[in-house]
Amino acid sequence: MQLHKRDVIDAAAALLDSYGIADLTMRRLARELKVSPGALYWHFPNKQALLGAVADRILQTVDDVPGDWRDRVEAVCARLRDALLSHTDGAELVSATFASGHSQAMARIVEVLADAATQAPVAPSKGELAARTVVYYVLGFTADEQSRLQWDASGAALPDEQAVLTTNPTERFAFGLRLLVDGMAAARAETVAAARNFE
Amino acid sequence: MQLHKRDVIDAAAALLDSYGIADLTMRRLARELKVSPGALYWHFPNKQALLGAVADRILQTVDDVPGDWRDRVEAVCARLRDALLSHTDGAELVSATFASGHSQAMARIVEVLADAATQAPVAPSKGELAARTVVYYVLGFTADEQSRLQWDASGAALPDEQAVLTTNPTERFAFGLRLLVDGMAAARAETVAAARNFE
DNA sequence: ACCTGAACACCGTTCAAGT
DNA sequence: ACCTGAACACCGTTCAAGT
Repeated sequence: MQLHKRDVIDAAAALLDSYGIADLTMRRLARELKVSPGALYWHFPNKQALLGAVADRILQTVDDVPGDWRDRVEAVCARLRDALLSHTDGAELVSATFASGHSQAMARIVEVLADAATQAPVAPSKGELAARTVVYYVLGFTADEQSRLQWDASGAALPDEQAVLTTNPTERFAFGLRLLVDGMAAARAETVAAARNFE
Repeated sequence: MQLHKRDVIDAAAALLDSYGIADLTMRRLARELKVSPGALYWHFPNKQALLGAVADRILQTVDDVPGDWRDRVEAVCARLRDALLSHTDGAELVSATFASGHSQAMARIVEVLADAATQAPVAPSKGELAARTVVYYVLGFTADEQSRLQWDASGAALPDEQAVLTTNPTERFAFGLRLLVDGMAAARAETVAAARNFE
Protein backbone atom coordinates (compact mmCIF):
# COMPACT_ATOMS: atom_id res chain seq x y z
CA MET A 1 0.00 0.00 0.00
CA GLN A 2 0.96 3.59 -0.58
CA LEU A 3 3.66 5.43 1.25
CA HIS A 4 2.57 8.74 2.73
CA LYS A 5 4.67 11.66 3.94
CA ARG A 6 3.32 11.08 7.46
CA ASP A 7 4.46 7.44 7.52
CA VAL A 8 7.92 8.49 6.49
CA ILE A 9 8.14 11.11 9.24
CA ASP A 10 6.74 8.63 11.80
CA ALA A 11 9.31 6.03 10.89
CA ALA A 12 12.11 8.59 10.88
CA ALA A 13 11.15 9.80 14.37
CA ALA A 14 11.03 6.20 15.60
CA LEU A 15 14.47 5.51 14.14
CA LEU A 16 15.81 8.63 15.81
CA ASP A 17 14.45 7.69 19.22
CA SER A 18 15.68 4.11 19.04
CA TYR A 19 19.10 4.50 17.46
CA GLY A 20 20.04 8.20 17.31
CA ILE A 21 20.82 10.64 14.54
CA ALA A 22 23.80 8.69 13.16
CA ASP A 23 21.46 5.85 12.23
CA LEU A 24 18.81 8.10 10.75
CA THR A 25 19.93 7.56 7.16
CA MET A 26 17.83 7.56 4.00
CA ARG A 27 18.80 3.97 3.26
CA ARG A 28 18.09 2.71 6.75
CA LEU A 29 14.75 4.52 6.75
CA ALA A 30 13.82 3.03 3.38
CA ARG A 31 14.70 -0.45 4.66
CA GLU A 32 12.50 0.10 7.72
CA LEU A 33 9.61 1.16 5.47
CA LYS A 34 10.28 -1.72 3.07
CA VAL A 35 10.72 0.54 0.07
CA SER A 36 13.68 1.30 -2.13
CA PRO A 37 15.83 4.31 -1.17
CA GLY A 38 14.69 6.19 -4.26
CA ALA A 39 11.06 6.09 -3.10
CA LEU A 40 11.81 8.62 -0.36
CA TYR A 41 12.86 11.13 -2.99
CA TRP A 42 9.37 11.18 -4.40
CA HIS A 43 8.12 12.59 -1.09
CA PHE A 44 11.10 14.74 -0.02
CA PRO A 45 13.55 16.62 -2.24
CA ASN A 46 16.51 15.65 -0.04
CA LYS A 47 17.61 14.51 3.40
CA GLN A 48 17.67 18.02 4.86
CA ALA A 49 14.00 18.52 4.08
CA LEU A 50 13.14 15.21 5.73
CA LEU A 51 15.13 16.13 8.85
CA GLY A 52 13.32 19.46 8.86
CA ALA A 53 10.00 17.65 8.95
CA VAL A 54 11.18 15.48 11.85
CA ALA A 55 12.37 18.58 13.71
CA ASP A 56 9.00 20.27 13.17
CA ARG A 57 7.25 17.25 14.62
CA ILE A 58 9.48 17.27 17.70
CA LEU A 59 8.71 20.97 18.21
CA GLN A 60 4.93 20.65 17.83
CA THR A 61 4.36 21.02 21.55
CA VAL A 62 6.40 24.22 21.93
CA ASP A 63 3.80 26.96 22.23
CA ASP A 64 3.44 30.49 23.44
CA VAL A 65 1.78 31.21 26.79
CA PRO A 66 -0.08 34.24 28.07
CA GLY A 67 1.72 36.42 30.59
CA ASP A 68 4.35 39.14 30.74
CA TRP A 69 7.41 38.94 28.53
CA ARG A 70 9.60 37.24 31.13
CA ASP A 71 7.05 34.47 31.65
CA ARG A 72 6.69 33.98 27.92
CA VAL A 73 10.44 33.77 27.26
CA GLU A 74 10.98 31.42 30.17
CA ALA A 75 8.02 29.18 29.28
CA VAL A 76 8.92 28.90 25.60
CA CYS A 77 12.54 28.10 26.43
CA ALA A 78 11.59 25.51 29.04
CA ARG A 79 9.23 23.84 26.56
CA LEU A 80 11.83 23.95 23.84
CA ARG A 81 14.39 22.30 26.11
CA ASP A 82 11.87 19.66 27.22
CA ALA A 83 10.97 18.86 23.62
CA LEU A 84 14.63 18.45 22.68
CA LEU A 85 15.39 16.24 25.67
CA SER A 86 12.43 13.99 24.85
CA HIS A 87 14.09 12.59 21.74
CA THR A 88 17.49 10.98 21.29
CA ASP A 89 19.88 13.57 19.83
CA GLY A 90 16.92 15.98 19.67
CA ALA A 91 19.07 19.04 20.33
CA GLU A 92 21.60 18.05 17.68
CA LEU A 93 18.91 17.42 15.08
CA VAL A 94 17.09 20.70 15.71
CA SER A 95 20.34 22.67 15.83
CA ALA A 96 21.31 21.30 12.43
CA THR A 97 17.93 21.99 10.82
CA PHE A 98 17.77 25.45 12.40
CA ALA A 99 21.20 26.26 11.00
CA SER A 100 20.17 25.05 7.55
CA GLY A 101 16.93 27.05 7.72
CA HIS A 102 14.82 23.95 7.19
CA SER A 103 12.74 24.10 10.36
CA GLN A 104 9.47 25.98 10.05
CA ALA A 105 8.75 25.40 13.74
CA MET A 106 12.00 27.04 14.82
CA ALA A 107 11.16 30.06 12.66
CA ARG A 108 7.86 30.34 14.53
CA ILE A 109 9.59 30.05 17.90
CA VAL A 110 11.98 32.84 16.94
CA GLU A 111 8.95 34.99 16.04
CA VAL A 112 7.29 34.36 19.39
CA LEU A 113 10.49 35.19 21.28
CA ALA A 114 11.03 38.29 19.15
CA ASP A 115 7.52 39.47 19.98
CA ALA A 116 8.13 38.89 23.67
CA ALA A 117 11.43 40.78 23.42
CA THR A 118 9.71 43.85 22.01
CA GLN A 119 7.30 43.73 24.95
CA ALA A 120 10.46 43.81 27.02
CA PRO A 121 12.33 47.08 26.69
CA VAL A 122 14.09 45.85 23.55
CA ALA A 123 13.77 48.09 20.50
CA PRO A 124 11.56 46.47 17.80
CA SER A 125 14.46 46.43 15.35
CA LYS A 126 16.49 44.35 17.82
CA GLY A 127 13.73 41.94 18.75
CA GLU A 128 14.67 39.20 16.33
CA LEU A 129 18.32 39.42 17.28
CA ALA A 130 17.47 39.13 20.96
CA ALA A 131 15.25 36.16 20.10
CA ARG A 132 18.04 34.46 18.16
CA THR A 133 20.47 35.05 21.01
CA VAL A 134 18.09 33.23 23.33
CA VAL A 135 17.72 30.39 20.82
CA TYR A 136 21.49 30.01 20.40
CA TYR A 137 21.69 29.63 24.16
CA VAL A 138 18.90 27.07 24.48
CA LEU A 139 20.23 24.96 21.62
CA GLY A 140 23.83 25.15 22.81
CA PHE A 141 23.04 24.41 26.43
CA THR A 142 20.66 21.57 25.67
CA ALA A 143 22.91 19.91 23.10
CA ASP A 144 25.64 19.94 25.73
CA GLU A 145 23.34 18.65 28.46
CA GLN A 146 21.96 15.91 26.25
CA SER A 147 25.33 14.64 25.09
CA ARG A 148 26.45 14.30 28.72
CA LEU A 149 23.14 12.70 29.64
CA GLN A 150 23.37 10.15 26.85
CA TRP A 151 27.06 9.58 27.52
CA ASP A 152 26.59 8.47 31.10
CA ALA A 153 23.33 6.68 30.35
CA SER A 154 25.55 4.54 28.11
CA GLY A 155 27.37 3.47 31.27
CA ALA A 156 30.55 5.46 30.76
CA ALA A 157 31.85 7.22 33.83
CA LEU A 158 32.44 10.95 33.61
CA PRO A 159 35.65 12.46 34.96
CA ASP A 160 35.13 14.10 38.35
CA GLU A 161 35.89 17.57 37.05
CA GLN A 162 32.90 17.32 34.72
CA ALA A 163 30.50 16.34 37.49
CA VAL A 164 29.63 19.95 38.23
CA LEU A 165 28.37 20.25 34.65
CA THR A 166 25.79 17.50 35.08
CA THR A 167 24.18 18.30 38.45
CA ASN A 168 21.05 20.43 38.64
CA PRO A 169 20.77 20.96 34.89
CA THR A 170 17.37 22.65 35.18
CA GLU A 171 18.73 25.16 37.67
CA ARG A 172 21.81 25.70 35.55
CA PHE A 173 19.62 26.21 32.50
CA ALA A 174 17.60 28.85 34.35
CA PHE A 175 20.77 30.67 35.43
CA GLY A 176 22.03 31.17 31.87
CA LEU A 177 18.60 32.19 30.67
CA ARG A 178 18.34 34.72 33.49
CA LEU A 179 21.56 36.30 32.25
CA LEU A 180 19.82 36.96 28.93
CA VAL A 181 16.53 38.06 30.43
CA ASP A 182 18.33 40.47 32.74
CA GLY A 183 20.26 41.78 29.76
CA MET A 184 17.00 42.38 27.92
CA ALA A 185 15.61 44.19 30.95
CA ALA A 186 18.70 46.40 30.96
CA ALA A 187 18.16 47.26 27.29
CA ARG A 188 15.63 50.00 28.07
CA ALA A 189 18.13 52.10 29.99
CA GLU A 190 20.54 51.82 27.08
CA THR A 191 17.92 52.68 24.49
CA VAL A 192 16.94 55.75 26.46
CA ALA A 193 20.58 56.73 26.98
CA ALA A 194 21.34 56.28 23.29
CA ALA A 195 18.31 58.39 22.34
CA ARG A 196 19.60 61.15 24.65
CA ASN A 197 22.95 61.08 22.88
CA PHE A 198 21.24 61.94 19.61
CA GLU A 199 19.27 64.87 21.01
CA MET B 1 59.50 11.22 2.74
CA GLN B 2 57.80 10.93 6.11
CA LEU B 3 54.39 12.25 6.92
CA HIS B 4 54.22 14.40 10.04
CA LYS B 5 51.23 15.40 12.14
CA ARG B 6 51.88 19.02 11.20
CA ASP B 7 51.75 18.29 7.46
CA VAL B 8 48.42 16.56 7.91
CA ILE B 9 46.94 19.50 9.82
CA ASP B 10 48.34 21.97 7.27
CA ALA B 11 46.81 20.06 4.38
CA ALA B 12 43.49 19.68 6.21
CA ALA B 13 43.33 23.43 6.90
CA ALA B 14 44.09 24.15 3.25
CA LEU B 15 41.37 21.77 2.13
CA LEU B 16 38.92 23.45 4.50
CA ASP B 17 39.71 26.94 3.24
CA SER B 18 39.50 25.95 -0.42
CA TYR B 19 36.53 23.60 -0.49
CA GLY B 20 34.73 23.72 2.86
CA ILE B 21 33.96 21.21 5.57
CA ALA B 22 31.97 18.84 3.33
CA ASP B 23 35.12 18.18 1.29
CA LEU B 24 37.34 17.76 4.32
CA THR B 25 37.24 13.97 4.26
CA MET B 26 39.89 11.49 5.33
CA ARG B 27 40.07 10.03 1.83
CA ARG B 28 40.30 13.38 0.10
CA LEU B 29 42.98 14.49 2.55
CA ALA B 30 44.98 11.32 1.99
CA ARG B 31 44.77 11.84 -1.78
CA GLU B 32 46.03 15.42 -1.37
CA LEU B 33 48.96 14.15 0.72
CA LYS B 34 49.60 11.27 -1.72
CA VAL B 35 49.27 8.62 0.95
CA SER B 36 46.75 5.86 1.46
CA PRO B 37 43.75 6.62 3.68
CA GLY B 38 45.00 4.21 6.32
CA ALA B 39 48.20 6.24 6.80
CA LEU B 40 46.22 9.01 8.51
CA TYR B 41 45.17 6.57 11.20
CA TRP B 42 48.74 6.13 12.28
CA HIS B 43 48.82 9.82 13.27
CA PHE B 44 45.24 10.36 14.46
CA PRO B 45 42.93 7.85 16.15
CA ASN B 46 39.90 9.07 14.15
CA LYS B 47 38.43 11.91 12.14
CA GLN B 48 37.13 13.78 15.20
CA ALA B 49 40.64 14.04 16.63
CA LEU B 50 41.94 15.38 13.33
CA LEU B 51 39.15 17.98 13.16
CA GLY B 52 39.96 18.92 16.74
CA ALA B 53 43.56 19.60 15.74
CA VAL B 54 42.38 21.78 12.83
CA ALA B 55 40.05 23.67 15.17
CA ASP B 56 42.89 24.26 17.62
CA ARG B 57 45.02 25.69 14.84
CA ILE B 58 42.22 28.05 13.77
CA LEU B 59 41.88 29.24 17.37
CA GLN B 60 45.60 29.82 17.96
CA THR B 61 45.22 33.59 17.72
CA VAL B 62 42.40 33.85 20.26
CA ASP B 63 44.06 35.18 23.38
CA ASP B 64 43.23 36.90 26.60
CA VAL B 65 43.88 40.63 27.00
CA PRO B 66 44.57 42.76 30.05
CA GLY B 67 41.74 44.99 31.25
CA ASP B 68 38.55 44.83 33.24
CA TRP B 69 36.19 41.89 32.83
CA ARG B 70 34.01 43.58 30.20
CA ASP B 71 37.01 44.36 28.02
CA ARG B 72 38.30 40.83 28.37
CA VAL B 73 34.97 39.20 27.47
CA GLU B 74 34.44 41.52 24.53
CA ALA B 75 37.99 41.13 23.23
CA VAL B 76 38.01 37.33 23.46
CA CYS B 77 34.63 37.08 21.74
CA ALA B 78 35.64 39.48 18.98
CA ARG B 79 38.82 37.49 18.37
CA LEU B 80 36.94 34.23 18.43
CA ARG B 81 34.46 35.52 15.85
CA ASP B 82 37.29 36.87 13.67
CA ALA B 83 39.12 33.56 13.81
CA LEU B 84 35.99 31.64 12.80
CA LEU B 85 35.19 34.00 9.94
CA SER B 86 38.75 33.70 8.60
CA HIS B 87 38.21 30.10 7.50
CA THR B 88 35.53 28.56 5.31
CA ASP B 89 32.94 26.91 7.55
CA GLY B 90 35.13 27.83 10.52
CA ALA B 91 32.17 28.32 12.85
CA GLU B 92 30.62 25.00 11.87
CA LEU B 93 33.88 23.13 12.35
CA VAL B 94 34.61 24.65 15.75
CA SER B 95 31.01 24.19 16.92
CA ALA B 96 31.19 20.51 16.05
CA THR B 97 34.53 19.94 17.76
CA PHE B 98 33.46 21.96 20.81
CA ALA B 99 30.31 19.84 21.09
CA SER B 100 32.35 16.65 20.84
CA GLY B 101 34.84 17.92 23.43
CA HIS B 102 37.77 17.54 21.04
CA SER B 103 38.98 21.12 21.02
CA GLN B 104 41.63 21.92 23.58
CA ALA B 105 41.67 25.55 22.47
CA MET B 106 37.93 25.97 23.12
CA ALA B 107 38.42 24.54 26.61
CA ARG B 108 41.05 27.20 27.23
CA ILE B 109 38.76 29.95 25.92
CA VAL B 110 36.01 28.80 28.26
CA GLU B 111 38.50 29.01 31.14
CA VAL B 112 39.48 32.55 30.25
CA LEU B 113 35.85 33.64 29.99
CA ALA B 114 35.00 31.89 33.26
CA ASP B 115 37.81 33.73 34.97
CA ALA B 116 36.58 37.05 33.57
CA ALA B 117 33.04 36.20 34.71
CA THR B 118 34.16 35.72 38.29
CA GLN B 119 35.84 39.13 38.13
CA ALA B 120 32.40 40.32 37.10
CA PRO B 121 29.87 39.96 39.89
CA VAL B 122 29.20 36.35 38.95
CA ALA B 123 29.61 33.83 41.75
CA PRO B 124 32.67 31.58 41.22
CA SER B 125 30.49 28.48 41.02
CA LYS B 126 28.57 30.03 38.10
CA GLY B 127 31.59 31.31 36.23
CA GLU B 128 31.95 28.37 33.87
CA LEU B 129 28.25 28.37 33.11
CA ALA B 130 28.33 32.09 32.29
CA ALA B 131 31.37 31.42 30.10
CA ARG B 132 29.61 28.62 28.26
CA THR B 133 26.56 30.78 27.73
CA VAL B 134 28.75 33.37 26.05
CA VAL B 135 30.39 30.68 23.91
CA TYR B 136 27.04 29.25 22.80
CA TYR B 137 26.12 32.74 21.66
CA VAL B 138 29.34 33.43 19.77
CA LEU B 139 29.27 30.07 18.01
CA GLY B 140 25.57 30.29 17.16
CA PHE B 141 25.71 33.86 15.94
CA THR B 142 28.85 33.37 13.88
CA ALA B 143 27.72 30.10 12.30
CA ASP B 144 24.57 31.91 11.24
CA GLU B 145 26.47 34.94 9.96
CA GLN B 146 28.97 32.82 8.07
CA SER B 147 26.37 30.68 6.35
CA ARG B 148 24.61 33.81 5.08
CA LEU B 149 27.96 35.33 4.09
CA GLN B 150 29.00 32.26 2.14
CA TRP B 151 25.56 31.87 0.64
CA ASP B 152 25.49 35.25 -1.01
CA ALA B 153 29.19 35.13 -1.86
CA SER B 154 28.15 32.12 -3.93
CA GLY B 155 26.02 34.51 -5.99
CA ALA B 156 22.63 33.45 -4.67
CA ALA B 157 20.27 36.31 -3.87
CA LEU B 158 18.79 36.46 -0.39
CA PRO B 159 15.08 37.09 0.09
CA ASP B 160 14.39 40.71 1.13
CA GLU B 161 13.05 39.70 4.53
CA GLN B 162 16.45 38.24 5.38
CA ALA B 163 18.36 41.39 4.42
CA VAL B 164 18.08 42.82 7.93
CA LEU B 165 19.98 39.77 9.18
CA THR B 166 23.03 40.47 7.04
CA THR B 167 23.59 44.22 7.49
CA ASN B 168 25.96 45.49 10.19
CA PRO B 169 26.89 42.06 11.49
CA THR B 170 29.59 43.46 13.79
CA GLU B 171 27.12 45.83 15.41
CA ARG B 172 24.53 43.08 15.67
CA PHE B 173 27.13 40.80 17.23
CA ALA B 174 27.94 43.45 19.83
CA PHE B 175 24.26 43.90 20.66
CA GLY B 176 23.72 40.24 21.56
CA LEU B 177 26.95 40.12 23.49
CA ARG B 178 25.92 43.24 25.44
CA LEU B 179 22.76 41.42 26.49
CA LEU B 180 24.94 38.79 28.14
CA VAL B 181 27.44 41.22 29.63
CA ASP B 182 24.60 43.30 31.08
CA GLY B 183 23.10 40.12 32.49
CA MET B 184 26.40 39.29 34.13
CA ALA B 185 26.59 42.80 35.57
CA ALA B 186 23.10 42.31 37.01
CA ALA B 187 24.19 39.09 38.70
CA ARG B 188 25.71 40.89 41.69
CA ALA B 189 22.38 42.40 42.73
CA GLU B 190 20.83 38.94 42.55
CA THR B 191 23.64 37.29 44.48
CA VAL B 192 23.31 39.88 47.20
CA ALA B 193 19.52 39.57 47.25
CA ALA B 194 19.75 35.77 47.44
CA ALA B 195 22.24 36.01 50.30
CA ARG B 196 19.83 38.26 52.17
CA ASN B 197 17.08 35.69 51.79
CA PHE B 198 19.19 33.16 53.66
CA GLU B 199 20.00 35.42 56.56
C1' DA C 1 1.39 9.26 -9.74
C1' DC C 2 4.32 6.53 -7.42
C1' DC C 3 7.93 3.26 -7.03
C1' DT C 4 11.89 -0.24 -8.31
C1' DG C 5 16.53 -1.47 -9.56
C1' DA C 6 20.62 -0.34 -10.46
C1' DA C 7 24.05 2.62 -10.85
C1' DC C 8 27.32 6.68 -9.61
C1' DA C 9 30.43 8.61 -6.77
C1' DC C 10 31.61 8.58 -2.75
C1' DC C 11 32.39 7.74 2.87
C1' DG C 12 35.26 6.19 7.81
C1' DT C 13 37.79 2.57 9.64
C1' DT C 14 40.50 -1.75 10.09
C1' DC C 15 44.29 -4.67 9.52
C1' DA C 16 47.42 -8.16 7.54
C1' DA C 17 51.36 -7.54 5.18
C1' DG C 18 55.28 -5.02 3.67
C1' DT C 19 59.67 -1.97 4.40
C1' DA D 1 57.93 2.84 13.27
C1' DC D 2 55.36 3.93 9.55
C1' DC D 3 52.74 2.92 5.55
C1' DT D 4 50.19 0.18 1.59
C1' DG D 5 46.44 -2.39 -0.36
C1' DA D 6 42.48 -4.14 0.00
C1' DA D 7 38.58 -5.02 2.15
C1' DC D 8 34.17 -4.12 5.08
C1' DA D 9 30.13 -1.97 5.68
C1' DC D 10 28.16 1.58 4.62
C1' DC D 11 26.41 6.66 2.56
C1' DG D 12 23.03 10.41 -0.51
C1' DT D 13 21.20 11.00 -4.89
C1' DT D 14 19.67 10.16 -9.71
C1' DC D 15 17.01 8.22 -13.21
C1' DA D 16 15.37 5.03 -16.84
C1' DA D 17 12.04 1.86 -16.65
C1' DG D 18 8.04 -0.26 -14.80
C1' DT D 19 2.93 -0.31 -12.98
